[in-house]
Formats: sequence, C-alpha cells, structure tokens
Amino acid sequence: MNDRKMHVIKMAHHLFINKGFQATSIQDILEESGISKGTFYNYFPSKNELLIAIIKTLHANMEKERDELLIGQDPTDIDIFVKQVELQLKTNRANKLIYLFEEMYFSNDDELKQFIQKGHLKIIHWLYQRFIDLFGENKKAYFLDLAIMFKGILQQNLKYNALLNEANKSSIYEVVHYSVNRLVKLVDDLATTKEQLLSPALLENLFPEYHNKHAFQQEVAASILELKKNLHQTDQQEKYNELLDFIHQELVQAKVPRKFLIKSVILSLKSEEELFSKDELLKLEQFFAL
Amino acid sequence: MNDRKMHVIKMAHHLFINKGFQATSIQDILEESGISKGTFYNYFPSKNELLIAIIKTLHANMEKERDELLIGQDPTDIDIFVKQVELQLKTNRANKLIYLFEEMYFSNDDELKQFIQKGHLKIIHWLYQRFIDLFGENKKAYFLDLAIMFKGILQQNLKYNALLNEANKSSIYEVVHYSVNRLVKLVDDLATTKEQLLSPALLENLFPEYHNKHAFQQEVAASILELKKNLHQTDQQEKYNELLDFIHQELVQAKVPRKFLIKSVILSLKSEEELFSKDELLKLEQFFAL
DNA sequence: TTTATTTTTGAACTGCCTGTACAACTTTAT
DNA sequence: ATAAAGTTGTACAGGCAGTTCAAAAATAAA
Repeated sequence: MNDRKMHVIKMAHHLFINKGFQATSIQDILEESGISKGTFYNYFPSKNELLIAIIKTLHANMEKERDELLIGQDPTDIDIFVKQVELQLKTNRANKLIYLFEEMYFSNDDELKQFIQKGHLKIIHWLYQRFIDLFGENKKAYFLDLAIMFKGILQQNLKYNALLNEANKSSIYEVVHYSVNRLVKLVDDLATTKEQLLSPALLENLFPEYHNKHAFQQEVAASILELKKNLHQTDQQEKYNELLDFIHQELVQAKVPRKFLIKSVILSLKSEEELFSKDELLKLEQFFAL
Repeated sequence: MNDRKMHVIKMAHHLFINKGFQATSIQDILEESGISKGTFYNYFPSKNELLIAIIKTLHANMEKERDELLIGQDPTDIDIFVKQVELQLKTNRANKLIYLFEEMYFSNDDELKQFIQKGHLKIIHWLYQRFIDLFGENKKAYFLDLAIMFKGILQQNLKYNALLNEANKSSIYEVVHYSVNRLVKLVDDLATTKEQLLSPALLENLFPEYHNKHAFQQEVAASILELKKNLHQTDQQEKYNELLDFIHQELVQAKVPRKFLIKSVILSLKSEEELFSKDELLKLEQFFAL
C-alpha cells in the first residue's frame, strides 16, 4: 500500500473517531487529506470499503501485539490473559474501534455487516482458545458459553463504568480484573452444574483451519515450556531463552514458518545434552518434519 | 392522538423492523401509510421524532405488562422474575425493539442518543430494584454491578444463540433461565468476596423520585402479602384476593391512586376480624393517610 | 345549505449526500 | 523524449430529509 493511500486512511480514521462514520462525508475526507475526489475513488471503491480497510489494519496490529504478549510466557498464567484483554481494550478505546464496530452493525450494506460479525466471532474464538489454555481442556464444553458471557460482562462493565462513574473512573485494568474474577467463579459454577447452552463444536466448525493450526501450536508451546524447565540452573539461560522464544515466535507469527531455520536452531540446542531432554527435542523436531 | 396519526406510527413501525430505520425513507412511509408529505410533517417534526414516538408507545406497553406480572405475586419469587424478563425479551424481539434501540445509538442526533441512553438506564434500574426484592436489601451494594453484568450476559447469550445455533434454537425461556442461574451464583460470589465496581448511589441519584415511590410501594406490597397469609383457610379466598390485588394494582399502576376508593376497600376488609390482623390493616391504612 | 375553520395535499424547492465519468494535467518510469 | 501511470476537478445522476405554500378537501358551525 502506497504512502498516499495510507495517509488517507489515517486522516479518515481521525475523522471517523471524532465525528462518527455516518457523520463524516467524503468531502470532509478529501479536505482533511488533501486529495481529489477522483483519487479517492481510485483508492477505495466506496466509503464502506475505506472503513473496512481502516478496521482491518487496526485489527491486525492489535492481534499481533496481543499474541506477542504470550510469546515465551506460560499460557496458563491468568495475569497474562488479563494483560492481553487490557491491551485489546486500550487499543480499542484509543481507536474507538468498538464504537465504529457497533455503528457499522446497522449499516445498510450487507458486506459491512458480514465483516463486523466475523470480527465479533473472531474475538469469541480467541477467548475460547485462551480459556482452554487457562482452565484446561477437560472443561472445554463450557468455554463457548463462558466466552460469550465474559464478552458481555466486560462490555457492559466498561460501558456503564464510563457512563455512570465519570468522576472516579476506574482504570481499564480494574474493570478487566473484576470481570475476570467473575469469569473464574463462573468456570467453577459450570464445571459443577454442567449446564450448557451452546456446544463449542459450533465454533470449531466456523474456524476449521485455525483450529488444527492452534492445536498444533499448543503442542509446540507446551514442548518449548518443558524444555525451558531446567534453564534457570545455567548461566546460559539468556541464550537458550532467546533460541526457544525464536522458535515459538516463528511458529505463531509467520504464515509459513521457516522450517530449515528452525531445524538448525534445534540442532544447536541438541549440543547441550545435560540441559535438554533428548526425547523432548526429538518431539519438537518431529513437529517440523513434514 | 388521532387515528390517522396512530396508523402512520403503525405502518412506520412495520417498515422500520423490516428494513431498518436508516434504510426506510420518508417516501416509503408516505406510500405505505397513504398520506402526503405535508401531513407527515404536520404530524411529526422529523423522522427521528417519529421513531421516538414509536419506541415510547412500545416501551410503555411493555413496562405495563411486565409490572402487571408482579401484581398479587411474591416479589421474592425468582420464577416471576424470569417470566418478567422473558416477557420483555419477547415483546422486544417481536418489535425488534432492541435492534432499533441499538441502531439509534449511532445516530448523529443528540436527542435520539440521550433518549436511548435513558432507556438503557431504566432497564438497569428496574433490574436493580428487582434484585433488592429477590436477594435482600443487605446485599444491595453489589446489585448495580450485578444488574449491569446480568444485562451483558443475557444480551450476548441471546445474540450468539440466535447467530450460532439457528437450527436448534433454544427458546428464550431456556436462555433466560440459564442466565439467571449464572446471576444467582454471582450474587453469592460478590456477597463473599465483597468486590464492587460501581456504587448503587450512582443509580439512586439518577432516579430520585422513583426511588421514594418504590420504597413506599415495596412496604405496601409486603403488607398486602402479610394480609394474604391466612386467606387459604377461607372459602372467601377469591373475594379477598380480588380486593387486596385491587389495592396493589391501584398503587402500582395509577399515577394518583384513588385514596378514598382504597380506604373504602380497607374498611370492608376490617369486617373480617378473624382473617386479617388489626395491626396490619391499620398499617396499610396509614400508608394512604396523607 | 351556506359559511367558516381546520386539515390535507402535492409539487416545487433547498441543500445535503454518495458515487460515476472523463478529459486535462502532472508525475514517474523507460 | 516518450510512454505509462497516477491525479485532478468539474459536471452529472440519483437519492435523501426537510420547507414552503397555495389550492383542494373534509369537517364543524351557522
């Protein structure tokens, strides 16, 4: 994407969060970004498509940052989860993404509607996956319901916190923390009462590719965590952390992980026979064998 | 309001729930209801005002029906609460009120925004009041948070139930029941952990008139329930139930309860000295003394 | 029935909006 | 220098909400 186009996206984003999407006219955007009408419709087929472009870039950045928070960390650590949620909300708030999201929901344009709905489902799906990390696969049956309810609790808490408590506004962290505490209680609740509204199968059908990928990533992550176990005993901790984190990151971020690069890193890990269990390294190697 | 105007409201309502508010043009409304543009702007100052008129009538009806469900019933009975919530959602869904509500939230018109925001707060407030009935005044401190979270849980459960589970759609009753079960657990949770985000004082400041009125109504309702206690022993149960329910209804529904009418009913209750405690009747009488 | 009053009508108008078309102009690569 | 690609701005089509107003129709009063 060329610089000029990026500039238009930036200025339009500015206008949208200040005036709202509907209330911003094409003319406003032209004046703000100093381009002509012809150029605008050369860049974007319509105002709606411009909005989609904006949200796509913002959303992609947010997802990347969020997933980076998990690299080299214990996925069962709930504090990391809190930080991830907080990050999403902060970038959301800064961009007033939520607002744009909701506003779009009522557009007459079907494409826009589809787009935003998929966005919401992606968030639910991410929560679902993280709940598997956090609370264990065995309670999986309740995690779709929990993801949905957690989203509701969080959204409403944020909304009314901003609305009713302007003077003494709690930080986002407090609201997230409070909401996560409720979530933990609801996990116990459902684990004992075994009530279920929606089966997770519904979600897994919607994201089949992601799903296999994620299961794979999870296994690798567990393997890497296992390998890190003995690391604190050595003075080379930093070095091996770097190597292991690299493998993790390459796996999570790259669309096509660089297989040979990873294999060569594993090879150098093999030289440290006392630190790393041979079996575990072999297992890790096999993940990239295909 | 004249018949013709009502007819326009009805037809416009039809169009709004089928096509959406934004997507319905004034022209559509004119054609659908067979009036001229001149007449339309004679009835309503703008399209927005028409929408407000529609929602006001629908909302008033819903509130009336909802509150009627409680007349002559035990306010601590959670099944009644479930039925009330269900009723609201059913009329909401039938009217697609929620949808219109949310769509309006992103209008450029400030008046519309204010109006819808107040609507949401009224729902929160109603939940808050009912939680006092249901779970006792002593846990009151957590009921604003709980009302907010319950609204979030319910909304999201309904939304994703409709979205993901089209084939095997759970009835509204099931979703409400499930959500209320979570609520009950969260009441216990907060009663023990004593965590609080928002103080109920914030709500009470927003609805001061209502508040005194409600406390008063609650006392009367408790008094009437007390008087009903011995009623099952008699063959005149039906008669006295009718009388007591009348007092209750007059109190809840009438803007200015007909004082003398109520007093005369109480007088006829007094004749049954074995059934009704004299003290309780005196107490009831005093409520209307002023 | 006639007259007076109120309500309704519909067309013409303002001013805003999104999106299209396109010939003239400018910048960038070859 | 020439070709290709990108940019410009105006004119235009079609749609929207809302205003104005004189003429027509319905209703009420005499």
